[in-house]
Amino acid sequence: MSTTRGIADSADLRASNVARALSEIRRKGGAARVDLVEALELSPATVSAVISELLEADLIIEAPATAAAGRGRPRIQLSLNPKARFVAGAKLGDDKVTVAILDFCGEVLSTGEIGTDAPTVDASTLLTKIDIALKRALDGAGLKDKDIAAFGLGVPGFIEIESGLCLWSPVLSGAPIDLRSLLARRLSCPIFVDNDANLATMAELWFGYGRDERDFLVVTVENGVGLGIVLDNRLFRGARGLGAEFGHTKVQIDGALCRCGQRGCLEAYVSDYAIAREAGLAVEGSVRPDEILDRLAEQAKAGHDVSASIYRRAGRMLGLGLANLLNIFDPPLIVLAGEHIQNHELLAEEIERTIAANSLSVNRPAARVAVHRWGSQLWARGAGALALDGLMSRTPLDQEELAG
Amino acid sequence: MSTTRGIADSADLRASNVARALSEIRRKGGAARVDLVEALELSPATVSAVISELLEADLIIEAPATAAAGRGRPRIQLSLNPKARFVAGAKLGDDKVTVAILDFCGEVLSTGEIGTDAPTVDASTLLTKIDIALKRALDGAGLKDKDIAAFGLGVPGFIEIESGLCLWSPVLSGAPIDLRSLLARRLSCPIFVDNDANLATMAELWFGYGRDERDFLVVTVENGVGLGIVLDNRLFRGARGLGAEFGHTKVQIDGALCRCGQRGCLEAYVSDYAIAREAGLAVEGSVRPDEILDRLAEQAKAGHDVSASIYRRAGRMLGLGLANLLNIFDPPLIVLAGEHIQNHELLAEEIERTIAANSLSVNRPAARVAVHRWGSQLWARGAGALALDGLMSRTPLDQEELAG
DNA sequence: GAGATATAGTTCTATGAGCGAACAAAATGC
DNA sequence: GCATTTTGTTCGCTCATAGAACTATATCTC
Repeated sequence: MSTTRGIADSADLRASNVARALSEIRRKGGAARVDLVEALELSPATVSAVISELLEADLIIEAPATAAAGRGRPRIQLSLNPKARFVAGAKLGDDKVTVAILDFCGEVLSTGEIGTDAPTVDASTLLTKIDIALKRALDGAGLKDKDIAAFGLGVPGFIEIESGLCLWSPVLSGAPIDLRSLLARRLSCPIFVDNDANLATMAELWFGYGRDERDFLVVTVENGVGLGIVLDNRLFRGARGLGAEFGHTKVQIDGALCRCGQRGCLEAYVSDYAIAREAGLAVEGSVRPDEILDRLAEQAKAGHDVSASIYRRAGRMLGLGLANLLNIFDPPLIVLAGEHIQNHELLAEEIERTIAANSLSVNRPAARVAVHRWGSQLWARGAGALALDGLMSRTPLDQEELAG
Repeated sequence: MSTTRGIADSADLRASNVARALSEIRRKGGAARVDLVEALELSPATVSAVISELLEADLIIEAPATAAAGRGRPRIQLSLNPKARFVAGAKLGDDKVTVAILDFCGEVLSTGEIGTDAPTVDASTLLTKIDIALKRALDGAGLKDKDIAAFGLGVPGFIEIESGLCLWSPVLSGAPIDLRSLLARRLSCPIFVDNDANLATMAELWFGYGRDERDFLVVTVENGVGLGIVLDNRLFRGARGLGAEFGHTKVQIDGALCRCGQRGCLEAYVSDYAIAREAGLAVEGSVRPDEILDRLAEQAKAGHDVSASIYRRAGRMLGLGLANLLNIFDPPLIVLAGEHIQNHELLAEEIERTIAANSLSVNRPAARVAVHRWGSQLWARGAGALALDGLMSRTPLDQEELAG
């Protein structure tokens, strides 16, 4: 085992600088060569060489002469070439599979969806569903299988990143399943599989708050509660390659029963199913399960106290969990993401209060808590970001290495 | 701001390889050139050059011909030159200042101590006390001020690593105090200041479990509860350069009052002062404060149920906190460190039970929980490790850069 | 409008890092 | 005593970076 994944060879050095340049252009949404000289701490000569390689490979393009700001030769703006590569991202949700096709800039070109018709799916059904959704998305974008340079898949549950193995998932039966090998039967491009919380995090890193912050946390609240950790602009996936299991950290000793079988898990208070579980007592009449959350929110907003108390408790527990994260990581930002976070205003006050009462903050601004509503298409975009990240991060010019 | 702290220059490349070689020799406690070829993934030619620079600088020495193992030319064992540098480490504890002098290998040559005679000290007193303890330690080792190549100081509380600023400490009055500048008046070598939990972590990284694990956590239990996080062989100090405030993560909503003013902090259940607080009700007769913990432990071991229940609750809360850490970081190892961890057997069973009941573990061995008893000299050694780390980590050959 | 000035980017050359290959060193095996 | 094996060094090549001189392209000034 090597001490630290380092740069040894001088060819690695160039590859690393090419990757850094590409990454910087992406993060800033475009940059001139001078900007890179500054940002990467390289000489103009080197940047020139690095950029000409990227131009040669058609990964970036020169902008057609920007309006000159001041004196001197105007800077030539460089930006990613959107048509350089296309990737696909898929998200396996509770009731459907969504696939998105992204261009090299991360713009969504098209999406495709199909319902799963059952609470859990098995491996072969999953493959079929992905196949259908992918076909729809490809048709929408006017692309073929072979145009896809990388594929990202997000699944809730425990995923071993290195191997692409799903150890357990609430929506997959028959685990452990080797998802990477499964997909490799269908696609010949590199395949990246990850926990869904990490998708959201990757998307924030690429398209959202991550462009401004080098360290932040993403907490996803859906049927499960997930955590993505970004340290030094990189996604941290737990010491042993599993994601962080924030949803099962305990906020109450011997507390509410969680679907994992333990008690007092954060998830057992704030996830969609936990709220729906309590909602049964608050919502009048027999309501379809997928409507119950909406009705509950309605009632709470209208001032119905029992309904509001459900959100208050959830907000309090989530706030406590967040306060604990703040104490451990001290990040400048936490992003809350999820579909039902639309009802965030019902939680917000209690979250804020609980954080304030339970986190230490010495001599520095308190962490910002931002809220991001996430629909299934955004999840799929996150999966695409995962694929793009895989393509760009290490050796953007020699992608043959990745394949297989 | 640069994208990632990377290697740009080819001179950086050499510096990095020199540092990597030195670090590998240290971690393995000695290595031959072939070993480094393997471990660092460099060519024999490069290793040869790198090692000759280190030999030239007298930082390492060649062992006088080891017993040949098999056929072929016997490998020349390389090891750190203990006399290459000397560093000092100081720990400010509850009631005393301890200083240790370490050689380049991290061996303790001598120590010096002096009591602080008061619950808190101010800046100038601290400087005086350190001065006295340092003088004693230097005398013991037969060294002078100018022989010290780096100084590490550990203080409980909130320390801003980059600046060396103490924002708050339970044992220092008059915060914020610029500890680095303060010490710079006395010593002209590079000075590193850190949270005491990070000292313990650094020491584990250098002398303890860190030699075998690239990822682990250290939880220190004393008057405060601290956390050190090692990811990829490096100490992580929180996104904003403060240590992790594990002691103030909440294990009980609206729980026991903590000296930070909040409620339900882990520290309020398991720290020495929390146990002593409850011990007042369990220990008969009026007992001197520093004896109360010993008496309590005695009674608990003898089967006194009220005493035992104090430890049971502490163990339970600590277990819950540890389970949360396991869920978030998924490390293969957690080290518990502290002076009164000597009573660990009173906590162990409850800790183990609570961890088992509250952490998720899928398809992999459960994390090991190891216990390390830490006296004040070990703390000081940790501070020395901090200084050594500062000397070696970046550019071991050009240490002029660090000074000032 | 022409030259001065300022900024961006390129080209050329020197330095130096790492690698591969040939080589030297130092042991064991037969 | 010579082949074999393993370790470490030296030499020549390639390639990446930096610095400096240079080119390109704008605005400013008079």
